[in-house]
Amino acid sequence: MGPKRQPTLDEVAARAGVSRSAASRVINNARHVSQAKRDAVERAVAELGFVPNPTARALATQQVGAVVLALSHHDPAQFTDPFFAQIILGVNAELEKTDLELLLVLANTTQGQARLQRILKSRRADGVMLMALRGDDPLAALADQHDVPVVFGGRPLHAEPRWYVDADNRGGSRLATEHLIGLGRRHIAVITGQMDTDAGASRHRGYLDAMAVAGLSPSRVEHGDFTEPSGAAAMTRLLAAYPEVDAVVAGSDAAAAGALRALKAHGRSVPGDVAVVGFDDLLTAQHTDPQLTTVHQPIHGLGREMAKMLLSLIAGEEPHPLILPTRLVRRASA
Amino acid sequence: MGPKRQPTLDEVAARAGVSRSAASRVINNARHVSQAKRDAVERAVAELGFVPNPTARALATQQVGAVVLALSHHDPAQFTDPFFAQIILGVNAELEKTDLELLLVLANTTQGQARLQRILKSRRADGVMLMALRGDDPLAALADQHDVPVVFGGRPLHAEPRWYVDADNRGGSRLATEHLIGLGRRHIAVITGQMDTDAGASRHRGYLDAMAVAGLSPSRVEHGDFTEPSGAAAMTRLLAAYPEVDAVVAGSDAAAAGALRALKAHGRSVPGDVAVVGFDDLLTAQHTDPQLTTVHQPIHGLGREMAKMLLSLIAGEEPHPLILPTRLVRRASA
DNA sequence: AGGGTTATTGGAAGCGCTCCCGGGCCCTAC
DNA sequence: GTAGGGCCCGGGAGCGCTTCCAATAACCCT
Repeated sequence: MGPKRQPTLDEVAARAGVSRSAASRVINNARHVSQAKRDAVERAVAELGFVPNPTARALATQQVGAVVLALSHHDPAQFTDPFFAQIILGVNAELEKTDLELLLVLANTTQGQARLQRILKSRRADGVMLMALRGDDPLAALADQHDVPVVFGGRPLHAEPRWYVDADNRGGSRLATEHLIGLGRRHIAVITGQMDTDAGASRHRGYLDAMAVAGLSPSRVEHGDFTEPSGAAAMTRLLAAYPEVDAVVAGSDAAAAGALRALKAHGRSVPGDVAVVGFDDLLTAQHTDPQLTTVHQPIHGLGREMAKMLLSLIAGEEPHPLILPTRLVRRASA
Repeated sequence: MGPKRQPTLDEVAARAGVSRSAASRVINNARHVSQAKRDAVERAVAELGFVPNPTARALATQQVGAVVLALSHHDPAQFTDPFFAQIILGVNAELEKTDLELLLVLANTTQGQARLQRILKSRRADGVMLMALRGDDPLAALADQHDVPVVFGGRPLHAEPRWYVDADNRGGSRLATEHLIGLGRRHIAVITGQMDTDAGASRHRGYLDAMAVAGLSPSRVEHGDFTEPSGAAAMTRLLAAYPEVDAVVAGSDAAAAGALRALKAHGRSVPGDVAVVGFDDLLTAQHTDPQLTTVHQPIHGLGREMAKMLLSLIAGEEPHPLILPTRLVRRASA
């Protein structure tokens, strides 16, 4: 094992022959220190390998130096979706510019939610990013209960939080549907994501928008939960109940992949018999056969913007909610 | 916003009419407190909604109440692999039983590594779990540099850390290869994962083991990096350089999926022309066409065991390194 | 030259908690 | 009756840092 004990600021000060206050000013890069003392302290810091103790600093400044990313997913399988990995990557990218640490809280269980509450209540973090809320999520009220900035990733179903960043789900889904209509498809079904989710509901609404504008009656809706198996199951139900289906807009790439699988199992060709569009534009959309036409949403950017927004809140600014654009990516499946 | 300031232990003590020491004893559930005072304090705690300040506690006890999970992956795409999500899930499951928080550090960039160093040096965490080391990873020496317990997930390439948990990569890969041999395949190629990784190298070695035992000469090796595209590319090279190939053992499920894709593109049937086995047994192994025969490794368990081991280290015990068993899961691709 | 800024400095008071210690107290054993 | 040995209990000294403050020192202007 290495050094048993880290040097303290007092030791640095002693070695540099200055007061602790002066040493503190130097390491915080504050004013009112002569160049001579500054040099002396910096030398001592280097010689001793001093690193300020964040705990002590946190206690004194009332700033923890950490933020939490709370993910309120439905089940383990969902967390496994690369979507979350991308979010984490985005958040991390932004946080790397600062010296805030990232606390990860999986708030899907009651236990996890309690933990999040505790963290906020005891001010163990300077801010929170909250993702993927279910409609009834008790966490939605979090923002008001504690004196800690909270930014939402995606909106909760029945609330408009003060600060959030979201993708243009409705617009993207509308784009996708319009594309199918433009292709001449008329029996366009939809496989939704979880409808107790704003993303799920909004994407469905986007589909309805496009159908209404085109004067088509919404054909058929099957509910899924964004996952591959749910997409496959929904597609199977769809084929049974609505065999003339010639296009489907899925709530996610995973669901679309599931639909592809089910279509193949039933001997329908894609896009020949049935055109399919996904949503997300994950890497996996390029690994399906055929490659997936899908709605691109900037997931990494979503994570980044959440972090940015939180940082600016912590800095005392007043950022505005943000809706990131989505766009259609044309590939082979539609 | 909610309550501006949390009550302190002093206020609790005052309200309960006891000394701060007594109040502290109560909330720490320590001895030497009369039932009367205990009740009084507990009432005050409830009324005030007191939650002890972890920062102050950490400063006093020299225990932070947090551990870090550091992921040293190669690139963003790799982090996106559900493998990591599973690890996180496993770690989290174990941590949920305690009141330790999870600090997530993406240590793939120089910046991330520096951050990890800083965290350790300033004792911002009580322990570290370190995953997925490249061969040359400077982080491998971490364990010796600081007075903080470190457990490795997977072994670094040229070192045997004091504490680690790993899957039986070599054994699993051998199993897979033996299975192919048992199927009567004789032109068995391998698509490796990153060879500067113990997992990559060990899986390759397992393949060699099986080939040697069967008296077969290792046919052909193409190097990949565990990812889907790398698997597809490797398979394409393989088909060109070694057209008689009738089986391939891939370094991961993703690579196997890529191989499947390439095979299909070249008009080879699976498993008819070429049998394919993967490694990992992710959910996605069931979503390929055909479903993937693969080596199951308990990823979630790996995360759990890492956390367990770290907890026991923190508790001052001396756990032993752990190698988790792998097993072959037979599906359609081989 | 004198009054008024403005820089620098170290002392000391916290931040909110833990935990050692010594003083009461009561009970038991001799 | 009294010396020990538990239990309770509160005082107080930290944990390592920031930051306010009062005291000097240096400097500017007219």
